[in-house]
Amino acid sequence: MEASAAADFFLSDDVVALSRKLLGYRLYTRIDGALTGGVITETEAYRGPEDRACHAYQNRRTPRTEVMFHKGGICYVYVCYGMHHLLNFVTGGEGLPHAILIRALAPLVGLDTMLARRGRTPLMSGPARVCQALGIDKHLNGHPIGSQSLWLEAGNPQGTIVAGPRVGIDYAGEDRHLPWRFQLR
DNA sequence: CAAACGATCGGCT
DNA sequence: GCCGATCGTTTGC
Repeated sequence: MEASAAADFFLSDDVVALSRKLLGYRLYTRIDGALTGGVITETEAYRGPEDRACHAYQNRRTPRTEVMFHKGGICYVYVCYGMHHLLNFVTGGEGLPHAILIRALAPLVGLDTMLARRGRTPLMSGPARVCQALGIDKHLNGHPIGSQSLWLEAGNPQGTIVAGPRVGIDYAGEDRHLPWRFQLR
């Protein structure tokens, strides 16, 4: 997916629908010359101002959340628990801080590279594992989706889509029950 | 400046 | 199922 196409796709203000639609897409990176990629099999939607689980809840704007307020079609990468990188796709128009967390991929290419980066534990099931396998870190924060380093290809999801509550957001009050986690099974 | 807190993972019981 | 690792980010004094 080219940058312009990615921009159109991610410009919708319905981040929940987009999270579901993203399942089955293929995500690739070429980092340090190594091609890696897989099919997106799990996502979560974070719906900006009104979502207590979202970093940009109530339009909270900090150096970290700044890129979430940019126009959709770029990456939001941040560090979690001091040691893990997590990848999101920013969606929505300028000023609307929505994002989609990429939680899991099914491996496609670059198995050797991903194994070398990850060791032999599960390759890409878990948002930090996805980033480690694909070589993603903060240097891709704010980076366009659709570049030499990171791009998408459209694909149709195979299997059934299961929706459920999001992971690790018990602090979000009632919003923790929202079924905004989508998995391909 | 100090302190608390994670959109997690891996190891162990 | 539980627990510790580990540090960037945020907030409060």
